[in-house]
This record gives sequence, structure tokens and C-alpha cells, in this order.
Amino acid sequence: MVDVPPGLEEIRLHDTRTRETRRFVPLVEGRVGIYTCGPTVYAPQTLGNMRSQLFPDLLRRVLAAAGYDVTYVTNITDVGHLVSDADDGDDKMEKAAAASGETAADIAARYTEQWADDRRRLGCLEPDVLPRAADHIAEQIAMVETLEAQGHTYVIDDGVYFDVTTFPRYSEFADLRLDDLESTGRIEGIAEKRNPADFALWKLTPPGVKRQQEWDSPWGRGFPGWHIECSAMATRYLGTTFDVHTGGVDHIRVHHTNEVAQSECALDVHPWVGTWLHNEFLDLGGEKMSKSKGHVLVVDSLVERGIDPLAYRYFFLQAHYRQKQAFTFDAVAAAGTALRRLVGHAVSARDAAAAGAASGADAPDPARVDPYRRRFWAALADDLNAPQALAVVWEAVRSDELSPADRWAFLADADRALGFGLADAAAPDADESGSDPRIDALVAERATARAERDFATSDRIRDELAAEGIELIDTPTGTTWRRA
RNA sequence: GGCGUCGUGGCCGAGUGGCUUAGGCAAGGGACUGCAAAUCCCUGUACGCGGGUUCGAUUCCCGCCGACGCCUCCA
Repeated sequence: MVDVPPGLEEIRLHDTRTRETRRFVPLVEGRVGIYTCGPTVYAPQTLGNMRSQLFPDLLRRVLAAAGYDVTYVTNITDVGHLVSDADDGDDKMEKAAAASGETAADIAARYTEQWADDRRRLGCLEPDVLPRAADHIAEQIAMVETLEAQGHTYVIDDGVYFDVTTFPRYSEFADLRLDDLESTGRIEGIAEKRNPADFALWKLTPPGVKRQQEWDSPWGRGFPGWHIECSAMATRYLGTTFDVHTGGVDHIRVHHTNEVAQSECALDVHPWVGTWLHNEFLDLGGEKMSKSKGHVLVVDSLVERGIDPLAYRYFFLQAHYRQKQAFTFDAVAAAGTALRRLVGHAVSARDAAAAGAASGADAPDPARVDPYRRRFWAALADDLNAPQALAVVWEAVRSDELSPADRWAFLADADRALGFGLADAAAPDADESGSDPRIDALVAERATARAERDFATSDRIRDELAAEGIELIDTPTGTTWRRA
């Protein structure tokens, strides 16, 4: 039996479908399947997109800590994804390919790799399964055929469409009012569509057109509609029903509504997914200037400003996932400062704990550690309240009643959810002495000057090094340095 | 226009019908230092506006103002 931390015996999550926060119970005891809508790899993923990666990463970490055997599936959307149904066959992948002169496959490969790299830099665990839509055309066609056999579809010149009137629950998921859709003119342009909300399952390539990405199908040459890929891949890797589906709030009304419709019809299940979780958006209000200048905010935007990508992870954890979070570089830099100090505390506690363990003394005492653990995990168990969990972390760090071994026992445990890599983290004020003879010589020269109380010379050397970004740290045992 | 979310101290942000009214960053003070830096410790400032319910509201209700989101396949 897996040891469940105190406070994590019962996890409560806010389900979008039922609009209530309730106890999480998996379909199969001890196991959890999670599906997250992945990136469309025609452009770099923004920091906003990455919030939708950090969120399910936190979720799976918490569920794993609670003892569940988690299967995490997220996809790569590397085909189709129309700019709009009104478009005449142009889609994002084809468009990006035309713009850069590369093949759609090249572009998909490049941005897939960049996305994966960004995830790693943010401390996200690797997906257990990472299916690509282009590799699952057969599954998608099969699902459309099933829907067709059941009478949920119709074919027009443009392609195969799902008739939403054949699924009476269509408006339930997102609490849609279909009259409104009509009056606001959602999805215009395909005149032959029977209902405004009907969506494409398979798009046909117009006669005389040759696309980079197209496949033969029972209906003719073309490519799958966007929504069908998630249903098809989730079914293949997680089964006809599964526990958790996540995504950004923008997907609720269209993408996930359509996923539910086609899945519940084709698979004859209800509800298709046990718990739907949606994260709110990052509010770029403070950075609209940079957006309008055409600069996309990505992980590298942080690195360029000397901000550790993990600072963004800390930043993410400071706000609740269902709340909009105001992004500014200053706010992320502030999170970086907090993280650096937290790592410093963790490393010293870790080292002290190791030293204590070596001498056989100072073992962590559960009686002292568990109250903190309980509050930490209980915060996360309460619909993933990471900000509150982080507050408990700081209380533990500053607590006088915890020994270094206690503190490290707590932090090592908490880091399973935080994901800062504390067990392997280097001290943030790492000494670089010895790595550069010229600087070491200057430091030695300054030490001599100080010994002779020639502070004019010692301060001059310090200022010169500071000017080139070298920070000196004077300690009772001597001076070390590092690059700031 | 319709629907919805939100407005907390300099900033980011939890939370609660009354309790020592989170946490981080910044700021001020202190320790340390030859002076600094780094580090550690301490401290202050809050609940958009106007009504209402209540013994008591930042927390519940109504209105207003403001911000943001969705309604156009965008995380």
C-alpha cells in the first residue's frame, strides 16, 4: 500500500461539467487517467499556453502523491486545425508551412521539440503518452464512421459534419443557449450546414487542390476536423471513459463541448469524463505593449531577461489555477527571488540533514513534521490551492520548532508537488572561486589590501568586478565570488 | 449587445460573518561587515463606491463604477 501523506486522504476538485467542487473518486480504484489538450505546433507556445501545462503537471503530481497510479496523456496537434470553418481549406499548419517555405512536417517537428523543451525547463514531468494526431488518422476515421452509422452525421461539399440536434445534451456541458449562438452568428460561412453549431468531423480537399497533409477516407481525400483527434486519441490510450480531462477555459464552449458530443455518441457513454478541469488565463494586461510590438511571450523571453524558467513555475503556484493571474516580468522576477531563497533554505536544511544522518543524530520527527505536511497537502487537496500550500512551506522554512532534518523531510516531501527539484538543487549562491584565475587573483589582491586596511584599493577592486557582473561574498572564512 | 468572472496594503496574490484578520516580493528598522553586497531577524500599510441583511461584513444580498474573459476552432 502506498503511504498517503496526511491531509491528502480526500481530494476535492471543481468539475466544470457539473459546476461543483466535489470529492475525486477514480473510475478504477488506485488508478487515474488524465488527458490534456496539447499544443497545435505551428508556432511557439506562449507563457499563457504553458500555464495550461503547469496546471495538469501540478494535478498529476498531487494525485501521484495521493497514491494513485497516474497515466498522463497529452497530444500534439500537427494536422488540420482550421483557422475557421469559413476558411476554404487553409489551416494553421499549411499556412505556417507556406509562410516559411518549410514542410508542415518540419514545422511540426521543430515546434514540438521546442514545446517539450519548454515543459522540461518549467519542471514538468514527461507525459506517459504523447500521441500525434497525424499518427492516429485511422482511429479518427473509425470514430467518424461509427458516428455516421449511428446517424449523427451528414455530408456536404465541404466535408462530414456532426449534427448537434442528434445529441440532445449538446448544450448541457457548457450551459450553452443555442439561440444565442445563432443570433451572434457563431460559425458562419458554411451555408449548407444544418445548424450553426454543427462542426466538421472530416474536411474534404476541394477538387484540383493538393494539400501537404491529406489522407484518403471513405468520404474522399481530406483531413480530420480538429475536435475528433482528442476523442480518438483519448479513447485509444485511456479507454471509452476516463477520469480527468484538462484544458484552458477557452476550450469549454466549443472544443470540449464538441468532444463530449462526438465521444458520448460514438462510445455510448455518459458521462464520458469523470472530472473536467479548466485553468483560467494568464492576464497579459501589463504586457500588451510587447504583444502589440509583435513579441510573443515565451519561456525564452524570461531567459533573455535573466529569469530562471522555474521562477515562472513558482509564479504559477502563487495563484489559484481557476483565477486569472496578472503577468508582468517584475512579478515573475519577484517569484524568482522567492524561489532562490527557498532553494537556499532547502539546500542548507538538506546538507545539515545529511550531516546529521551521517553522525546518526537528528532524525526527522514525524510529530513535528506531520502538522506541516498535513496543512500543506490539505491545501492542495482542496481544489489544488497551491498559494496556500506555498504559505505553509514558508512557515515551515521559518519555523523554530523544526530541526534542519525536520525541515528537509518536509521540503523533500512537499517538492513532490512543487516540482522545484530541491533534492538535486545547487545552492543559489554557488561559489565560483577557482574557475577563473584572473578573478581569483584580483580577489586575493583585495584580500591583501583589506588585511593592510587599504580600503581604497579593496573597494576599487570590488567596484571593478561589480562592473563586470562579479559579486563578491565576504565571509568570516574568506571571500568567494559568483557571477550575478 | 448577451453571458460570465473579478476588483484585497507599493506589487503578485490566498482567505474568512467576529479569532494573533495568509504567503511571497518590494519598503523601513536591526544583526553581520572596515563600509558594502549576500544572508538572517523584526515592522508598517488592505479588503473599488453606495445602500441593505446582521449584535457584527472585507466575507451574504442589491445597485453603481472599473478591469478582464467568452459569444469568431485561441491555453
